[in-house]
Amino acid sequence: MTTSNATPLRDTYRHGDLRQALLAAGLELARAGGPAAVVLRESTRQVGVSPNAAYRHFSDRNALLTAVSDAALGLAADSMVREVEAVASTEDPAADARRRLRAVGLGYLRFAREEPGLFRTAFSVPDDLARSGDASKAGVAGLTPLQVLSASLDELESTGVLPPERRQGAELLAWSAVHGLGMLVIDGPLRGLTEEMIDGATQRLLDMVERGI
Amino acid sequence: MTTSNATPLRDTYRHGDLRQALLAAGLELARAGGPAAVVLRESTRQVGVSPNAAYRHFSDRNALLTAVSDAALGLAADSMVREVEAVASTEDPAADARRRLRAVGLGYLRFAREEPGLFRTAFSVPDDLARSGDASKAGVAGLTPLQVLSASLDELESTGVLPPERRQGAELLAWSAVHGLGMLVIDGPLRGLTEEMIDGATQRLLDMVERGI
DNA sequence: TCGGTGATGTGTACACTGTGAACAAGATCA
DNA sequence: TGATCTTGTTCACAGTGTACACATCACCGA
Repeated sequence: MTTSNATPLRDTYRHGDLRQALLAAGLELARAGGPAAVVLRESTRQVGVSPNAAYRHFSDRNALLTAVSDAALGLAADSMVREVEAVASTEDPAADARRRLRAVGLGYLRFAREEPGLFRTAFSVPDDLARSGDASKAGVAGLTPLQVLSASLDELESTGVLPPERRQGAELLAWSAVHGLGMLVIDGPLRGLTEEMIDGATQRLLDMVERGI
Repeated sequence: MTTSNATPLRDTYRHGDLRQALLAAGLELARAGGPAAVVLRESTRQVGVSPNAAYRHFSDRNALLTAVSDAALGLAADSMVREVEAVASTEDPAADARRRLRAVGLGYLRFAREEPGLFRTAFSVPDDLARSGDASKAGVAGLTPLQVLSASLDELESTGVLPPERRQGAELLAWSAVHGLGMLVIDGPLRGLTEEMIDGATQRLLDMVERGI
């Protein structure tokens, strides 16, 4: 039984769970400095292991970055789920569904604003639809951001708010709007806006989505 | 009179217009590989100059990247302007204004799809509203992307399509939606969609903006 | 119990990057 | 013409990703 030592100095030759430790270190680097900051050697340094040890668990720096990016997506999903769960159900399922869709967007944008480094990292690795449901990108609830959004849109359809002919591809519209705002706010031209302005913009954007979806 | 030599081998000690040459080289690198590909040493190599010569014109690699990013924004503006100018005026100014706003979005998205490397580079450098009108970010028409969009929204308002109380901050909504789609399409989860699907998504997105702005 | 073996971490090495400091070449101007 | 300022070069160094050979050790079958 290896006494798990938090300090960089290990007493055992084997680390125990190096992969996980490197991922955690990479995640912290990403949190602080975005994708460019997740540097392989620094991760190993923080874990207290030689640089090349990383190659036993990640083929590449890029593989590490991808793992960090996936983890960040999971955290984004968590933020969305938290916001959705904060919406109390009433006896008006249609209004609830609307509120929950807004909550999905709010959770996404909250994550972008509270964790810009992770947000940028989450979208720094090329992805595609086929892999967007991959479990490695899921949060604690087991859902990826896309799945959280899709579930919300399903509810919107089943409560009759969203006509079936508009359901298909609706993710795309909602996601684009919210993602764009997130990007523009954290390092695009919309940076430096006050909290109030961003909040206002967020509400207007969600109005637009609700009306235009 | 220096015979301008296109080959890396110069015969004069001075280059003539090194800053511009480095910028052009950087732009090509960005075109091919995005922001990460604009590496200082490679730019100097292509120009046929020693690595440190770059420091006479750019304080930093980041300064070079910023210049490249600004140039890319200018090209984006050009793409938008081209699309707008392709819209012929009719005797229905309101309908024209609508079509031109769509054209602005189309030009933006066309640029994202045709020049993904430049598009990513354009938004890889933190910016803010105060600097979004900077002339260094303007295209040949002298307008920055934000200014092209604003002009289009002004027209929409003056033709009565957009109620004045909705004019303020409308840039933000339109830009967010279109920017988000661009990002998601070139390396987000929406990558790998067919041309038709992207075209369809683009139209639906522009519908949403038009309705929800 | 013990030696073999495969997995995991280490050491050495190399190419490449950004960048500082001293130096060189040549334009410019008194 | 000679001093000076600008622009490019050379040398140097730290930091990065990564290949390759080696060391250590957990585990497993004899």
